[in-house]
Amino acid sequence: MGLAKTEMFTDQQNQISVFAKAFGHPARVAILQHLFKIDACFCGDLVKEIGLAQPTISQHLKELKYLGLIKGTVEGTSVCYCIDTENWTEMKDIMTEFLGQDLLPKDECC
Amino acid sequence: MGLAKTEMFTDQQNQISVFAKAFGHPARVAILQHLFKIDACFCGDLVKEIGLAQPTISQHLKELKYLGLIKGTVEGTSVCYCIDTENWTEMKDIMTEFLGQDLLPKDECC
DNA sequence: AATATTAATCGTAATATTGCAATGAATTAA
DNA sequence: TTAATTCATTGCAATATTACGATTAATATT
Repeated sequence: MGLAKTEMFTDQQNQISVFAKAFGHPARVAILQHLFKIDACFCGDLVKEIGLAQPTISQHLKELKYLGLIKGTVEGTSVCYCIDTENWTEMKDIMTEFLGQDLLPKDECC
Repeated sequence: MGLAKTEMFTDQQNQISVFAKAFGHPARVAILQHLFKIDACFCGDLVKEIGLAQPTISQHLKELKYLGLIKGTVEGTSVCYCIDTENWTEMKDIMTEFLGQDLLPKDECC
């Protein structure tokens, strides 16, 4: 069906998967890393930096913005993008908890 | 095209996106959480626990196994699945580094 | 006003993902 | 041997994702 049956899962499980999906494309990983490095950035800069077409970058930015991981402010004809640190921290906590599940000592069960 | 242009990105960026994609479906999140909780588990248990059809669970298990996050051992007619702790830790380090990028103090740039 | 710049949106093609019924393979139980 | 159990695989339908050319919208510059 191509459609996840989200109603079968907990809010936490769905939330983890939604954030993870945001990182599920190398272009979005690259965008986020660049925003961390540069601290503020225009769409055109990312087009040059990454090498994908402008509509493609714009689409990836839209997704990241929709999830709240970045925010964009209009500056003349440009839009300045940067990390939304508050939401990033919140997301990080959720993901870190998932990744840090205790590994039981007798893990070599099979 | 529906196809990521992986050659434009670093190995690290691609690696992050591949792991993230594994967590990009709530069923796989649920499977991993259950394996952490139960420590060892048969496919049939997960079918009951999660509620998706057996072929669907089997497919998700296959992906997680392909990435090395879990391993499965045949036990009679069953297959016992569990977390591959070594690879999990390796993945965790990669993801944690990405998530933990330093947030510069003057973050409210826009 | 006319033009340039920047980025979003639309439309579309190609590919990937999700889900399951049906089937198959391997082992165990009777 | 036959039947039952467990899981993988196949094949298919529905939907999602990725990418980009063309266009549009908004502002800035001349």
